Amino acid sequence: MARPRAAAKVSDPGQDELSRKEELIRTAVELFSEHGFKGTSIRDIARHLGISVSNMYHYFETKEDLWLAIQEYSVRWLPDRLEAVWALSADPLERFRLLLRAHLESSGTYQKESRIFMMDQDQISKKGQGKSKQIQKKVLDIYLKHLAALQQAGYLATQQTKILAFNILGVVNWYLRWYKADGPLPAERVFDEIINFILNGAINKDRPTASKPV
Amino acid sequence: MARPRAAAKVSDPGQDELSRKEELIRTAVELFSEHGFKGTSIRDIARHLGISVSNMYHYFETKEDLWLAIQEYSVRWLPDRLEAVWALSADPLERFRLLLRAHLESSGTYQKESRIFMMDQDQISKKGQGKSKQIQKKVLDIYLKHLAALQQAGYLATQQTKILAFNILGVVNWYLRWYKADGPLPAERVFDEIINFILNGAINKDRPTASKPV
DNA sequence: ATCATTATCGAACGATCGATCAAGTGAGGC
DNA sequence: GCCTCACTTGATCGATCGTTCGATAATGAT
Repeated sequence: MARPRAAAKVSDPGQDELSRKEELIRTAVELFSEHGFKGTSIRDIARHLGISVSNMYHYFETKEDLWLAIQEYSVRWLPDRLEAVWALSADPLERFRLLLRAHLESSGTYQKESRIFMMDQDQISKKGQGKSKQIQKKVLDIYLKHLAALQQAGYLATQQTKILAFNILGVVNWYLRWYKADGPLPAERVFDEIINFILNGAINKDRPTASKPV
Repeated sequence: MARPRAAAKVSDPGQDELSRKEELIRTAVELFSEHGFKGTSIRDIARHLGISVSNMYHYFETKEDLWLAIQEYSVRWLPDRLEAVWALSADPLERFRLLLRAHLESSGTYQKESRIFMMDQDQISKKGQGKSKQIQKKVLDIYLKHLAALQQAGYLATQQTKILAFNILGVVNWYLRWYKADGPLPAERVFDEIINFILNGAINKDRPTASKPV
């Protein structure tokens, strides 16, 4: 029995035009982000959608392909998006501020997806695992590039740019865990708080070789 | 066949006095921290130790009991240890510095164990899951208490102490992920870097209601 | 109306999971 | 020597895992 048009959800007779493939991905994101890859069976996914397990295999060859499809439309583009920030400004500090905001906004848009790919354990087979690590490595390199520019301009409070990068990424990535969209503060205010914390932590208060005052 | 005395590892005929129970815990920590709870089967653990699966059930009633035993000797004491810092100093800033160092040292001592219990997904049954969340909640409350004291003394750069607490915990917890003991810097130097970053990020540069100058 | 194509299902496969059981083994006390 | 008890094993259980298969129902083009 192929369904007439699309979803035809019980509670939404309107223009809910989600394809099965999209429904599968959406449900998988929900369950993967909550119980992990190994903790979510394809039977769980199928049950939540009210379809059969074999139906899923009509859209994805394996369970891992479903995982990779999620990665494909979400976090895969993060490095490119962050890389593009570099050209937006010539001032290292302002440029870095844009990087942080772009990172927070991108991660926030795909919060659950990002959380999935930050589960560090190699629950996935070699292919998916390598891809995740590769993306994280690219993001780290982008941060190191920005920090090197900041250091050269005398902005940084420390010489250990690698540790600094890890600290910053810790703040940015941790935000994916605790942030709830229904909180009291709008996302923009939260972003400002996080960015100010990071900049205060990284930037030298009294820049010795200052090239641009506040 | 009960083994003669203790481990009697092939490569270590010395005083290697690890009990089976300790061996099981040690191996479980290694595998859990690498592949997660669901990603590690009791057969994996038994195979790594060269024993039978049923042998493990002589020391632990269930797989989850093994997980809880790890929690019992490692992260379970973290809240108490951090709570004890409060009495060590009356100065909010110095006290907070001690808190950060105690947290980093405690987590670092049980790095792999701490990583296990930070895997946020509820891979575990209700009991273990609740315990982990409960510990994390306690730690958060301790930080909020310190931050409230800092705020009252005019030290803080922001009013949003909850977001600030999340940011700080992000840095501290993230360190468990990237730190390798065989790095170029000694642990103490790494701690200093992290603590300075956090303090710079949290503390107001020009305290308005200052009660204690640098 | 016909027919190829797409979408969907129930049943089943072999593998692995956590857990159980009855049976053995050896060390130490008597 | 014997008995007890802690330790260890291989075989096995039922459940669940990811995956496959053959059949069937609906769709769209002609």
